[in-house]
Formats: sequence, structure tokens, C-alpha cells
Amino acid sequence: MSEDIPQKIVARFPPSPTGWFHIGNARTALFNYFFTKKNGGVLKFRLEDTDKERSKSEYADDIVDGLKWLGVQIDYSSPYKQSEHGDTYKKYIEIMLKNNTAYVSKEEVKEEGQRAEVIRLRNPGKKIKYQDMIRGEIEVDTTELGDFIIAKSLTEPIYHLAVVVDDFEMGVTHIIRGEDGIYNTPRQILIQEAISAPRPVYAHMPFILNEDRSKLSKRKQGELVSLSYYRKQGYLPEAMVNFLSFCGWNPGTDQEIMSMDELIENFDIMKVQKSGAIFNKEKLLWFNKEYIKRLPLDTLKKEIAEKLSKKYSYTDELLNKVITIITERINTFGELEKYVAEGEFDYFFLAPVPVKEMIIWKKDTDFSIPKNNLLNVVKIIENIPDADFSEERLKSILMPAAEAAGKGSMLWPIRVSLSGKEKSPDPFTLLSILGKTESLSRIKTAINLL
RNA sequence: GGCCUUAUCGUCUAUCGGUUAGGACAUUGCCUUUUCAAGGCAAGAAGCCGGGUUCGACUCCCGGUAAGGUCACCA
Repeated sequence: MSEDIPQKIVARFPPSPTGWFHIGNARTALFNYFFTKKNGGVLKFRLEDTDKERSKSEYADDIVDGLKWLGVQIDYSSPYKQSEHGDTYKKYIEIMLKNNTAYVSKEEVKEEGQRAEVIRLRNPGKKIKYQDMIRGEIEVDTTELGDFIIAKSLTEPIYHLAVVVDDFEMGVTHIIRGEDGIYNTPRQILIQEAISAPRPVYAHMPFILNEDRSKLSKRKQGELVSLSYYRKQGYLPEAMVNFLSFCGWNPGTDQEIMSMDELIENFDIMKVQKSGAIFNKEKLLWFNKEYIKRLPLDTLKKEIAEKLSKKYSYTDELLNKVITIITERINTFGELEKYVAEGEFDYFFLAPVPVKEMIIWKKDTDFSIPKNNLLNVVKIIENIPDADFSEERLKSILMPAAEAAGKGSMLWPIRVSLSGKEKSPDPFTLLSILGKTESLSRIKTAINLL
């Protein structure tokens, strides 16, 4: 295989800016990037913007932003734009006309907008065989393609012609694209031969699929197909890269968490799967959580503070205490934003309004039980110096009393009076985070309810 | 419909003729000083079907079946 690879590998990523950056496309870009980085080649960026009606600069920006966000470090400064190469296409069309590999064809106009004259390729109608790095040898009979159209006029090339010319002009040696490109390849090879362009090496990647195994589509998955959605939801780019890479590829080891560098190092295009992979949201969430856990503390702190500060005011000390607890409970920073909005973590910052019925442990029936236990807790806590208000210390002091009273009967009321919620961190954690004064105040409020 | 491609736990996958078919996500159960979360441990869960080839097939070949893709004066 290696001897088939030329000295200098040039691959390309050629999106058409007619929609928001699709995650399937992002994966294609990533695989191209891995491949070129691994083999010391270059990846070139090209905008296929010949469709003037559908192409928008905001889409192009979205694609570039997304690529940069993912960490694809290539040259974006002056992308090759199809719209700027009209003369080049014209030149090749003229060459083809001259060497008789193409001809001007009179057409019957059936629909509005159709040309009476178009340029068609003179199809030799042979079988074309080519090597695909993922699928092996592919053979296609091009006869059924007929003399397909390559341009509407001298100045209006059709996609296939434009692609072949662009790849030739850009010196592309390797084309790694989606599996739908398989059907374009024979046409493009025919055009290459007509203009005497060398044939690049191909690799066609399988799709990322919907639950029903159809091609991942906006219609079925909505905004979930846009890379920018994940960015807005606070997913980490590293998680996205890792997840997308493992859609249809894996290093063949048990290692799942891999950095960009490791991915590049281990990437092997021959190991890319031939069949499509269903987009697994849960696994993505898992990846993201793994990456959140690996975040440096100051980054984590910054991210959490950004969400928290929208609603609460707090001391730096409190923030530090809360980081671990919040981190354990979220998969994405978008979730944190949602939790903040819903008041999930209100109890760290605001005194709750506990409900009487919630304060009592489910096995107890008489409200005097939690009341007496809480009274007892107040008495114990009041004697603990502020400096000793650590989780471990509190546990060692309160646990004997809780065991005597019945753990649930005492621990549950403490927790609920501090958090006001059915679900929250354990009482000792809460106590130590809130501190002596605030804890005492909350417990007394609860006692007054009973 | 023609053509092309694909086919291992629910999902992503390992295996490249001989394995108790491995891992991860998800699920379920247990433990972690009785709510959550996190963590730990454990369990259940797969070779589409039918023929060959072979001493031996998930692995190779053929045929079904199923799924997907593709058949533009779009890119």
C-alpha cells in the first residue's frame, strides 16, 4: 500500500456552503485531516460555491468556524473558491471540445430554464476499475452513464467537471469523501482521462446513520446534525472529535479516549468500517463527561462560574466547594445551564423553602420524630467550631447520633431542611459547603415548620 | 425498478480458519456508613438465513434475505 502513496499527499475538504456544517461532513474533514497529518501531507480547503442561489457566506463561515473549533489546523486564509475559477473551467472545456472528448449537443427543451445546447462528454463506454482504500477494488460499467452533461455552456460547468478540474489544479492526490461519492467517481474518472489528469487515490467512507439506518438527516434528527448545535450546547470539541472519529473507525485496541494527537498517530484509513454507524447520542454524552472530568481545574471553574453567575452571587470559596459536586452531575455545560434555569442547584446559594411533608423520613409517621432529631442536630452542631465544619469531621460527630436515632430518621430531615429537595448531595457535604451559620439557620427554619 | 454497497450483543466495535466470540455505551442487580450523583463489582445480551470449501468456519466462495445508497441542465 505504502508504495502506492506518492511522495507528497494532497487531500482536500470541499464543502459547498449551502447549509450549516453537518456532523457527517465534519467527520469527513477529520478523517482527511488525520490521514494527511499522519502521512505528512497537506489538507486543502475548497469552497464549492457555484450554486449562487443556495450558497451563503454565513454557511461558509459556519463551516470554517466549526473546523477551527474542532481543532483542524489547516490554512483557511485563501480558500480555493469555485466561483473564482470560471476561466479555468472554460479552458478545460475548450480543450475537451478541441480534442473531441466532448461535444456541443443540441437538446430538446422540455422544461423552462433548460438549454437548447449543452456540452456532453463523449463517453467511450468502458468498464472502469479503481482502487478504494476502504472498499478495495471497485468496477463500474460506464456505458449506462451515456454521454453525460459536463457543462451547460462554456462558462457554466457541471459539478463533476468542476471537481475534476479543481482537484487537478490543486494537485490533489487523495480523495476521501462520503460513500455517496462512489457513484460520482466513474464520471469523474472519465473526465480526468479526457483532460489527461492523473487519477487520485480514492476512499469512500460510510455514512453516519439515523436510528432507522437511513443517512443521517436534518429531517429526522433536526438540529442534532449541525455541528454548531453541539458547540452551543456546551459540548467540548475534544469530545466531539473523539466521538466522531469512533463513528466508523477504531484503533483496534480497548482505548476509547484519544486526543487529537493520538487519533492522528493511530489513524489508519484501511481500518475504516465499510458499513454505516448509527449516531449514538448516549455515547457522545459519555465522551463529553469523560472530557469534562479531564478538564484542568481552572478551566472547569471558569465554565461553571460562567453559567452560575447568570443567576447567583457567591464567594470564590463557595464556588470552589461546589465544582466537584456539579461536575459529577452534568454531562455537558448545556445541561448545567438548564439546571441553573430550573433551580436544580439553588440550595447552594439560596435558602430553600422546605415542605413539611418532605422533611419527614418515609418510614416515620409522627412529625415529632424529625423535629426532635433536628433539635438534637442543632444542639450538636452549635458545639462544633467553625473550623471543624468539614465533611469528615461532621460525619464522625453526627453519625453516632444518627445511628442512635435511626439514620434515615435523622439524616433525611437534615438533608431536606438544607436543600429543600428530594434529591441532593448528602447531608454532610451540604453542611460543610453551607457552613455553620447558614446550616443552623436552615435547620431552624425547618424545625419551625414541624 | 436498474446498478452499487453493506450485514458480530439494543448501539459503536475487536476478531483477519481453531477464542469460554473481547471491549465500550446503554440496560439490570449488588456494594459504596440508607435521597441523588459519582465510583466499584456483577449479570444479561451477538455472528441474518441456506448451501458449499475445509479436519475445522463469524472469518473464504455461492445463493437468498434485509437494509442503505445511487440513478439531474444540484453540489
